[in-house]
This record gives sequence, C-alpha cells and structure tokens, in this order.
Amino acid sequence: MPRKRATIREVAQATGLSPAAVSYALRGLQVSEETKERVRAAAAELGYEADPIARALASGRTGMIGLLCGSLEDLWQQSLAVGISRGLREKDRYALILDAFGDPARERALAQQLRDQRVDGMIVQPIDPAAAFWPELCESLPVIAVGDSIAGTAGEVVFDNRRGVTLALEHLRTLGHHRIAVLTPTRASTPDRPADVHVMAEAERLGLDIQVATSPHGLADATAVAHDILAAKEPSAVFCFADSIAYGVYAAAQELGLSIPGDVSVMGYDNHPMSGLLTPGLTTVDWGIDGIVRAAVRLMSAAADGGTRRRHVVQAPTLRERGSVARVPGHRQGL
Amino acid sequence: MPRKRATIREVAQATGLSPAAVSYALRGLQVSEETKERVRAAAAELGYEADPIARALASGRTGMIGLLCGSLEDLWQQSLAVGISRGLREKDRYALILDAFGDPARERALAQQLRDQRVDGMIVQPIDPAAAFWPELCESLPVIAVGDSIAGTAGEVVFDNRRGVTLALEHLRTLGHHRIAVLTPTRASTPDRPADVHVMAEAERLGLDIQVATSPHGLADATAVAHDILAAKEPSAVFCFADSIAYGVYAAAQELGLSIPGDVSVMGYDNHPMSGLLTPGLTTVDWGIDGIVRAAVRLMSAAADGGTRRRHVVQAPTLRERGSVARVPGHRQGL
DNA sequence: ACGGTTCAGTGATACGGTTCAGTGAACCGC
DNA sequence: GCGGTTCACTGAACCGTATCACTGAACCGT
Repeated sequence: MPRKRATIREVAQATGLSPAAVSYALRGLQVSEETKERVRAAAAELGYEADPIARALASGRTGMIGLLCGSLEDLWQQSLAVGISRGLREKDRYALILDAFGDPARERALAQQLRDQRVDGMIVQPIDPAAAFWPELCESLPVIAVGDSIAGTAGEVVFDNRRGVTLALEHLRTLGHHRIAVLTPTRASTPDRPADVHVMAEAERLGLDIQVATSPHGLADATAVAHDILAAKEPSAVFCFADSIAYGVYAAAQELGLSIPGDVSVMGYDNHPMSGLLTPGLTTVDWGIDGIVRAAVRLMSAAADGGTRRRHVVQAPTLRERGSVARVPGHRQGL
Repeated sequence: MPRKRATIREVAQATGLSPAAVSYALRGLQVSEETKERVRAAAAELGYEADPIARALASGRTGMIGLLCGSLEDLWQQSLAVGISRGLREKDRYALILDAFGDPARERALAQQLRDQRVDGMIVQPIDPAAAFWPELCESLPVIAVGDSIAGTAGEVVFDNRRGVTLALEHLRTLGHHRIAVLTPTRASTPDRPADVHVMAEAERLGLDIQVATSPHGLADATAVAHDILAAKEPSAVFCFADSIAYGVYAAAQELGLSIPGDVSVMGYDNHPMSGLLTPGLTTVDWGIDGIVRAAVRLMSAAADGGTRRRHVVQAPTLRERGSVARVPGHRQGL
C-alpha cells in the first residue's frame, strides 16, 4: 500500500480541532491532556507522521547536523565520524557527513554547502583553523570545533597537540633518537599547520634534528611517501601525525625489507584500534576517541538547543607504548 | 554580516520577471537564453541561493539518499559507506548514513525513519533480505540493495557469496583443513542468514567438518569470541565472514601465544586495506570495493533520476592469498 | 459582581520555492 | 489573412507545517 501520507489537516478534521491545535498537541504544548490523547489516537489511527520537510520550512530547524571531516581517508577520522553520527542519532538528529579531502578550499566550499542545506549546526574538524570564513560562518549557525580551535565557535573539543607532540618527541629522545622524520598529513595549499608549529618548537627545545614531510592518509599514497623516506635511511625514527600514515610506513618498511623497530622506529598519533594489531604494535599518542565523541555530541546538542554558554573542552593525550619504538643502539637509558 | 538570505521573489523583482520565470531560468527550463543570463546575473548580485528545504517541500525531492549500513563496527563497511557517500556527493546528492548495528529490528526502524525523512532513495546493505517490509518500502521509493538481493528493488549490486564461500573453503580444503570454525557476524534475533546456507551447502559438498559461531564486528568483542574458539584448539582453521572479525582472531591468537598460520590458519572475507598490513597478511576474499561503490552510486543515481530499468550487477570475488593460511602438517598437495 | 489572569483553542499568515493552466505575441504554411 | 503552433512568460495554487495574535470561557481574590 503506497498510501499517501496523512497531513495535519486530516488529523484536525478527524478530531474536530484546528490544525494549529493538532500541531501543538503533538508537540505537547498548551493543550489539555485530554485533547492531546485524542489527537494522539487519531494520529495513530491515520498513521500520521509529521513531514520533516514541511516542519523544517516552517520552523527553520532541520534536525540535521553537518559533520565536516578533514579527511576520511584517515581511518581514525572515519571512526570519529561514525561515532559522532551515532551519538547524534541518539539525540534524534541526523548527521550529514562530508569529506574535505584535506583541502582547505574544499573545506570552505563544503561549509558553505552545509549552511545552504540549512543544517542546525556543524561539527567541524578544521583543516585551516585560521581561515577567514569561520567567524562569519559561526555567526549564522552554531559550530563545534574538534581538534583545533576556531574563533567564534559555540564550543570546542580541543586536542592538546602541544602536549601530544611533547609526549611523542620526548619519548623518542629518551630512547636516543635525534634524527627524526616527521610525516604530517598533506593539505592542499595550506598556509601553516598549527601542529607543525609545535613540532618545530618542541624539536628546538629538545635539540632534535627534524625533517618534515607531508603525506596523504590513504595507505597506498602514504606507503609511497614513506618508501622514499625510509630508502634514504637517514632518520632513526619516523613520527607520523596520524596512525593512518604510520600504516604506510609499515608497508614501506615491508617493501624495503626493513624491520620495525630494528632498522627504524615508528611513532603514531591517534591510536586507531588497528594499531594494536600490527606487528610490532604501533606506539602512538592516544586521544581517547570515546571521550571526544561524547564531548562533541554533547556540546553540539547543547548549542543547537539554544544553549548559550560557550564550552571549551581540552582533550589530554596519553602515550600508548607498544613495540614500534626501540632504543637507539648504543644509547644509554636516561639521556 | 549575518545577511538574511535572498528569496526568489527578490530576484524576480530585481529582474522584473515573475518568480515562476526565475525558478525556470535558474533550472535552465523554457526561457530564452537572454533572460537566463539576466536572472543569473541578478541572482549572483543578490547572493541568491535556492533554499533546499522549500524546494524539497514544493518539488517532493530532497536530494538526499539514505545509506543504511548493516554494521559500521565493520571497518570494511565503513570504507564502503565513505566511498558511496563521496560518490553521491559528486552527483550533487547528500548521503544520510545510518547504522543498523546488525539488528534487523533496528534496520526496519531506520528504513522507516529514512522514508519519513523523505530521502529520494535508499542504498541498503540488508541484514535480513527476506524481511517483509522491504517490498512495501520499495514501492514508495527507489531502493538499491548492496550485498544480498531484495525483492522489489530498483537495482542491486549483489555479491556472489556462493562463489566467495566456495573460493574460501576450497582453498582451505586444498591445504588439508577439514575441521574449520566459521565466524559469521552476529545479528540480533535473525531468522536465517543467506550466506550461512552457502557455507553449509559447500561444507557438505567438500566433506568438511564445520563449526559455526557468531561474532560482533568490534575488535574487542570479536577477540573475546575468537579467544574461546582458539582456546579449544579444535579447528585447524578459522573462516571469518568479515575481515573485521578476522582481526579479532589475530588479537586472540596473540593473547594465547598461538602463531598464525603455524597453530591456526585464518581466512577473511572482504579484503580491507589493513588486511595486507598484518603479520602475516590476511588471506581473504576480495570483492573489489571500488567497483561496488561505483555500481551502487550509478544504480542509485539512475533510479533516483527516474530511470526505469531495473539493473542487476553481480560482483565476483577473488581469492587474495597472503600468509594467514598454511598447509596442514602432513598433508600432501592435491588432496 | 468585577477587573484581571490563565487556559484551551482558533484563524490567518508565513516559510520559499515548484508547477499547472493559461495568455499574448510571434511565426508558420498556404 | 487565417487557423494553428510554438515560445516566453505570468498568476495562482500548492506543498504541510509552525507560529503569532487573538478570543471566549473559566477561574481568581476581594
């Protein structure tokens, strides 16, 4: 039975009320209990279900939250997106997941599109937090930033990248690594990466010899990039700014017949579930994805429901030691 | 500038045309080239962008496609969802991704919700293809099934599971495995699994001693299930109906100090990118995810744009041999 | 008995497009 | 110069809900 959907008018007619009264009743507003019950019964009878489109047009609210991801090539970001999507669904909202492919220009375009799509709010993992369009966007709808901070948001779940970088680099240094290759996610035409700044500063502080390169998140691409770096045999360790990229290093090491951590140590960033399964397990910086998901969903819900207070949650990292980082031969513990 | 959006009426006024003419012009319908140009200019001038909500209400089309996934715990399904979502975005559509958590009841509820949300179509990875609500649903909107076949769909990308199972089991048998544990994804309160039927039939045909158990897709859960199975040390091989579950077997083997494939062989199903990175690499059945994504997107686009022909695409599997399956000691090649 | 509140419900309008039937003008062949 | 098409555009209805301003009735304390 491809039955035509019942409208609010039919319910009104069936109950002898006005459409307005039905509208109120179904949302539990300013009507008597008795009438509410009558309306509910009639609605059930007719199989009535309010049309979300019409509702959105009239009320200005769609029930949708935009989820703008930096790059879904990154498995960790995939998990994050799936988690947030689920969390929002529990709050009776839908997530519209979009992928910026690590491109700031596309990020801007997609943010625009999401706004045009009339989402009630956006959760953003900003590629370029300093971009000029953010503040403007934040004025027209509630934005929650995840990862890096953005000016004007309704709330933030910020990763303490400074601390994360320190954790990673200090660990490497403690084990004697000085020449370290750093692999950060490729971002098309980006000006400056906030996290990179921390890497530079921290390397300076620790007296490390850093060599920075960029890599896409995809396994094949990351493998290619890592291949070149490992083939040069310069660094004793590779610090990847995403576990996904570290996976590429593993693959490249396999290709080259290099052993991890025998020939080269690898440090990740994120702690994706698969990282523990590799041989050796990937030593990485853990951000507690569940906490991030919960915080993001909570902040977004609050903001979209008209919550006013701007909440700022800082996510603290933990070093998750597994087997991919070894002591440099001849290096004594302690220095 | 939180400017109020321009409406079609303002554009009409600016051009001296009627709103109807503007509507037609912007969609490139029955107006002179000259007028189209004039309208475009005015629209750009005013920063006009048609409101998708109002458009949806009037036209009955939302531009959204529902994506109903069986279980997003499964990393392979995550990749699939991300891929399809991207593909649809290229066709100027948005994907609404929902996760059924392997639960047929929830699958039904979500399908319902997606329809209520007025999506233009649905791409479904059915958990319970035989469920009664599918045909009814298919009558009210175009549905594309991915994986198993459903009655009444507008198109399908069907996996030849019969062939996939044959590939896997024959490979195991060729190497001398007879007692084989089969791990299929847990599905709450499901009646019968289509794929299981093939396993049974094929095991019968090949004279194998099959022991079927179910496992969730999540790594932790799958590990727990696999732990029990491996601890019993009965089977010489485990055939997992999803790479995600195989990952659990790897983890359990690690915990128990068992070697793969020395102590137990493991066979996967899907060929997730990470499967090649494990040690040893997971031997698995590859379905060519890119082809699936392309086919699903193509069929959905065709169906949503009013295409009429029902297309049926069959996806053929390939055996991807890596290192996780070994010959049973003492077994001669050929039998 | 009275003015003032609250309560339950109404009527009209707004939301911002799409679409259908219709209209005048231009154009066609003959 | 005439009926018939085609073209470019218009006016009005419509999609299905939310919400604002308002009303009549009941209820309040004095």
